[in-house]
Amino acid sequence: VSDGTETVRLEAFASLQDHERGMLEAVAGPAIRLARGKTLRPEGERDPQLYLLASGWAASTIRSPAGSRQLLKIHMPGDMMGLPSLAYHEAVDTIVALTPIVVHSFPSAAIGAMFASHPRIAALLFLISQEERTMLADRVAAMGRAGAVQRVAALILQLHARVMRHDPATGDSFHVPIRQAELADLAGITTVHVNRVLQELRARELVHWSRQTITILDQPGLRALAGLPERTMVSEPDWLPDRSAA
Amino acid sequence: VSDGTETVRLEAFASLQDHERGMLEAVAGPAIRLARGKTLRPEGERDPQLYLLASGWAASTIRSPAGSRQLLKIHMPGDMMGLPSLAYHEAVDTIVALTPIVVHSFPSAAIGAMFASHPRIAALLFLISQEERTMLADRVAAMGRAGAVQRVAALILQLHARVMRHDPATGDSFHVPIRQAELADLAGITTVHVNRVLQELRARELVHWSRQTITILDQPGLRALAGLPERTMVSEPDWLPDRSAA
DNA sequence: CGACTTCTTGAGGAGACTCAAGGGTGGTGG
DNA sequence: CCACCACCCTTGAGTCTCCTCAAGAAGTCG
Repeated sequence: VSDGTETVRLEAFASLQDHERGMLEAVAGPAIRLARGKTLRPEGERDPQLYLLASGWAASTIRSPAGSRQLLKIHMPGDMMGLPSLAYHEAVDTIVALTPIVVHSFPSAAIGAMFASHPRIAALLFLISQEERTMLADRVAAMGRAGAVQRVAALILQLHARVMRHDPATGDSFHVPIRQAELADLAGITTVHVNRVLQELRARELVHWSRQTITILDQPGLRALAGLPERTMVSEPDWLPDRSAA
Repeated sequence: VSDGTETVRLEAFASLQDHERGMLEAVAGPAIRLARGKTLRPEGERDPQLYLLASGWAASTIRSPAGSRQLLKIHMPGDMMGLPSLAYHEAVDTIVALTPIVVHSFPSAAIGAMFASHPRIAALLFLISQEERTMLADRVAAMGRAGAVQRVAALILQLHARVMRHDPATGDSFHVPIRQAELADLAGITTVHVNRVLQELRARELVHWSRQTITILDQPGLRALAGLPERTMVSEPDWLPDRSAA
């Protein structure tokens, strides 16, 4: 993978060995560049591929029964994109660029080979998938019962946490290349209503969202409002296959 | 695992070899029996375990920010339960019995060992996780934009599909041990409203839900209403690690 | 045959939606 | 350097879905 400084997201759970990282780089395809707003691959495409986001932000979206789009996940550099579609013949989600992006594709066959030859990476990929499922579960819970203000509060906190994962020095004010229309599709409300919700969060002195810059004014208050569960991720589970395994 | 006739859900993707099945049976714990309504393990429990549901129906639930419960998934015999919690120190979801159930626990360490020694099973587990993530994604999309009637219609079709997976001979009328309160927590609406929605579906001659028996009256009409995407699952991907791998 | 759970019905209210128009902001080209 | 245009954000008014609260009917189990 071209950019040596990039952090592959697998390291969220356990850092990679040199030979493991080398294996990932060996199977990665050439860099693909995409302008903001462009679709990397549409929902329904046959024989979907896997992608690693090298730089920029992207999003996975899915079409809702009503026809509008639902944003499932924001992808940041180092994220693997397209894992869920591995279980299907057609791509499950559409991947669009939120900023100009650079991605590398992976052949599905490489994943199979990886399960045989690099069980530790496979297990880490597996754990990441469990984490993503959990984040979706939280979204389902929030969308089922929580009001729009709570949902948006939760999304802002989750964005903050994810941005901090990439840059631990992030303070209470940070940039996100997300427009209100996208926040709306993320929260499952209309753009118009998102706007009113943001104004309410501002009036309650919890968050200030302006020009793609989020400023968290009262983190405890925001947490209390969002009501997100506190969980601690396993970092390097002792049951992972041995690091030295070839 | 005690009951020889049970179908392990992994076979949804590719049938298991004898030695693979033997490995699963070897690490399974003793049978645990639970009465209807009892909690197998609560959300937040430390060092969560993995479980295989041998018989009966169960559900994974999560507490929503508003305090009410959200039903994430209905588990049927052969399902692995608790996979998402592997990525955390605390259990992510509560598992409750919808009927009297029998479960077997699995130590987490066995999963790690399995990635090293049985890559094919590991890859199948991985695929199942992707499928579950996709189902949650569909739920998010439905909850974000679809009305209550559509959501319930979609849930009924999904239940039908899953019951058919266990018993392909299932017709348009089938039994589900689910009360309206549970359907409400599944759809993210109130019990009162579920009742009215079911009446509407009945009035429109689409479905009849009575006494835990669902009768689909007009499947095409129901599908049109629900607007679920049509997807085909990979059955035995050619990129899976070799079946003969030890 | 009771006691409990589950389902059903009604009336009133709140949150979010739709439709529609106006105001900013940044980018591009003259 | 300014003018224009496209995109994004903001505001208002009216409507509808779904919720809340509350009570009563039916079903289920010992």
